[in-house]
Amino acid sequence: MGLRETKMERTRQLLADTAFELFTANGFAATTMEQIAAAAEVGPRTLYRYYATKEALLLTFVEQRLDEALEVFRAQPEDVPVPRALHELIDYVLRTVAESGDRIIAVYELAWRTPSARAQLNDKTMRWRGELATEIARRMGGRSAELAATLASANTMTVIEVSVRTWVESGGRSNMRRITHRALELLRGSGVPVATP
Amino acid sequence: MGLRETKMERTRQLLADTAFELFTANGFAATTMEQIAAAAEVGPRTLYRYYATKEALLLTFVEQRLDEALEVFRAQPEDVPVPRALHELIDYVLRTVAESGDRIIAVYELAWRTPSARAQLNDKTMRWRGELATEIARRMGGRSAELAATLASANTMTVIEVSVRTWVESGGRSNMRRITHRALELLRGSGVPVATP
DNA sequence: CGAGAAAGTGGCAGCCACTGCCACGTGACC
DNA sequence: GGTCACGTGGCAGTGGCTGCCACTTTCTCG
Repeated sequence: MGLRETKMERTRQLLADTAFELFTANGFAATTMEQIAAAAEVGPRTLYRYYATKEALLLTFVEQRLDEALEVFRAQPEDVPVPRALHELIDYVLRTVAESGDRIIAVYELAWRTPSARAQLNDKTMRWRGELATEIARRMGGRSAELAATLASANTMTVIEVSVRTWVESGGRSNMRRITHRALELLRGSGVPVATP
Repeated sequence: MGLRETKMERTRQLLADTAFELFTANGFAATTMEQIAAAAEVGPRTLYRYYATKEALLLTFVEQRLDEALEVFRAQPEDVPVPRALHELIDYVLRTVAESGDRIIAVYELAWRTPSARAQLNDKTMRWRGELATEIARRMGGRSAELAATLASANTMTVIEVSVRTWVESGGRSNMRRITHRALELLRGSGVPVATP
């Protein structure tokens, strides 16, 4: 990696961290892009080259964790069965979320309070779910697996979502894994009602 | 309903319709709020009182259909079992989507192409899913039902989403219900992989 | 190693979504 | 029919975001 790339990576990180501090201190809406740029000692125009929107600046942290989790899934050997690989994925997410602690909580709370940020978070979530679905489909093999894969990834995402949400709402004090286990049991057994004519 | 309310309702509809025509004719980004206001013969300030954001102007059509569907679910007698009520809900959505035809297709295609609109659509979808979940939980009774209800509503929404998406992508020519049936069969049987340690 | 190519930075002008404020006019209610 | 409430719309202003262009820094290749 050249000097150029290294510097840019550092700037990128610095911008996100600076923004995060200003957001938590003054609120998302009350913080202007100009302020963030000034605090990080770059021109506003440069800030926009790193992060296309203000929301991206807040959500990049969550996005990185999500992408890592997908990478963990992809890294599973091909002979690992899908349910096992999914478990590994969920496990990774819960672990990193717990480790990130306060920052995750702060980001989520800011995002949920801010319509535009929440919308972009949901959008990222949905896209991520789609990527996971194609990955599951590939492992399951065959065209006809696409539908099952979509449903599987939706379930997985919902399990993660509900676990993280209750955890964040408890301020990081509740046991995230208890919810996850109960949810997975419901899905494995027939505890979830399905539309029937 | 007084004259005042009637007029406002008409204006509200007129604004959405006018906006829709301009969006399809010139594209979402290329249409300004000022243009919409002018075409509908109201002041820009008034337009903003009816629709807080430009995206809302595009998505109000979808949102109305979604709200109606939720109303259909709520209208089911209390003794109707949840799976049956869910089926009624899905059925209503598929029916109205098919009836709305071109307009639904146009709205979806515009929204998917436009990051901000797609994000707000996803956000609305997620919120709607939450409302459905609390409604299901209420019918299932008991606090412990909340988790199962969340998973059930997520499944329901996914089934709807995937059906509508493939339908829209085929330009309204494919059979929406075939996908729906296959998805529900997968969910009823154990065709969907679930995370297992 | 040095010159030219390639790529990142930042300032300026400008568009447009969106808001607060206030004056005006139109339906509502007694 | 008067007054009161409320919807309308104009104006000024903020701030997110972009295109353009000149400047600087890093890379690359002879």
